[in-house]
Amino acid sequence: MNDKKVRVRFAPSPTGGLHLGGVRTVLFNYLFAKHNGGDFVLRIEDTDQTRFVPGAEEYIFNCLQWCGLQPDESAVHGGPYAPYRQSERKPLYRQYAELLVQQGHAYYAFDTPEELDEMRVTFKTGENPSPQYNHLLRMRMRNSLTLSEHETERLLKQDTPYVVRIKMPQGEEIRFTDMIRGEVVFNSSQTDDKVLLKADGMPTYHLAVVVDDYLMKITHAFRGEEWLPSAPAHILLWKYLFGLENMPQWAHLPLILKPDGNGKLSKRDGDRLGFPVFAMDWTDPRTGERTTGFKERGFLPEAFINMLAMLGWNDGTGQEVFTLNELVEKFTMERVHKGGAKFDYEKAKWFNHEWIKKLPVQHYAAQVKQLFAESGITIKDDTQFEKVLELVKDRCTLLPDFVQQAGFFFKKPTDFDINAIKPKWTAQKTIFFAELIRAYELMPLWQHNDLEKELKEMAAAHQLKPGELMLPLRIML
RNA sequence: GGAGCGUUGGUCAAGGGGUUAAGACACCUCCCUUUCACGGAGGAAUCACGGGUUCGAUUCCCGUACGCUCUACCA
Repeated sequence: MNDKKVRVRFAPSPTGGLHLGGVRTVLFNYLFAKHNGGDFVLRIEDTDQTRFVPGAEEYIFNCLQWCGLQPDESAVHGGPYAPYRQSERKPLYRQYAELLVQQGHAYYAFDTPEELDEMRVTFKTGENPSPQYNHLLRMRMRNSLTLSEHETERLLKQDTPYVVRIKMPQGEEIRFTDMIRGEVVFNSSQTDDKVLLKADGMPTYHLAVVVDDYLMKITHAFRGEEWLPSAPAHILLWKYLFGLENMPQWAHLPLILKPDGNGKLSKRDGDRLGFPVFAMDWTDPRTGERTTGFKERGFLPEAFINMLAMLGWNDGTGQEVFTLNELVEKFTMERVHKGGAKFDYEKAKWFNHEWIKKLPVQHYAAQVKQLFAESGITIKDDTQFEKVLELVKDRCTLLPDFVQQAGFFFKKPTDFDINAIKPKWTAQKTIFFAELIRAYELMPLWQHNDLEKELKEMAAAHQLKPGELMLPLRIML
């Protein structure tokens, strides 16, 4: 089992923007796989047709690409276990559901949505506000356990809508070892008879995840902590269908929490507090509502990934700035925290600042140039442009900051009211400024001969101090 | 309500039976700077609570509190 090639997967539903937490789940999957020389699979879990959002799948690919977390196998890359879209795998699942029924581990349920609602209200008490379809109630519902064999046959033949539910055993201890949390124990009576196969013939997540993890030879399954309560059902499915010895090793990742208060970070928190939550811009095709992402906000992917990695993991040395390769090299599940971490936007920006300083400006010059263009400043000389970016990068936290910090250099004299600023200059400042533009050959940007002449004269009249070249720049900006 | 999971400064966190309990972000003070930033030097601030075990618990055990997640024909 240990000699098997490591294979992990990220399995999002294409329902909208890709959330911070989702990207971190991808990251940890990716880091673990690459650290162990394994494969990272992207599987699309589009089994809920009612929630399907066109464009969301492509959007997810784009996000992963921007982050530099390329899957080895996916619906677009292809791979030996295709298809990677669950809707295209639909015919695969039914046989497993039927097998479970034959084994007596599952049953057909004919209850209509209305009947289920009714059950939930009639059995609702103060003690039990949310009654479950479980060992206590299943014998009072309409299913192949309560109906005669003949009646069940008849219903099936008449194409009566039905679902297949798992028959959770009573009082059985279900335990497994979570790579992050250690041994976790559940009593099987606590878990409800989850629907495995829906009335439309699509599997639910619970069936699809174990079938596909098996078929795709997944060795390690990492997902958010919110899945922990349904793990017992998945373990049982593994036991009934494919054998526990083939089951992947689980790790339930801690949640990313909202900065204020408690609870899972949501898109809503970002809107409310003024920071992005999605990796990239997402436009809801239904409402047309646009939500800005980290990318468009001016984050570098290196910083975004770095920041996410430090939310729930560290290497124990105090190092905080890591390249993707360093993360791959150092990442281990053992050092992932159990507790959730509150998202801190200020710290996220700090990471970006570090990466802007660390990376050569060539890495992001094109993107900054685009930002300049958007604010009406056209860059003609790229070499000079990069020189200027180099001068001001220490002052920039987000990419758009460059426009504010360096836009000055590229404004035409007509846009730039030199007379409004001049009175504030001392002779000393002017000198330094003159020296600065000479040193960096920035004067041509201005195309302003009078100014140049004036500055040169003033500079000549005083002694220059080349060591303090940055002074006038700081004054001007 | 039930089940599961969690709990080191405001936040991210290292550590782990005996330490001055790292470091980072944020905050405050000072320096630098005729603005704003950047940078530099300092500062304040923490082991949820109660019992054990122990010579000694932040660290190990048990409770309690609090928080979170789940409790859909959503994932």
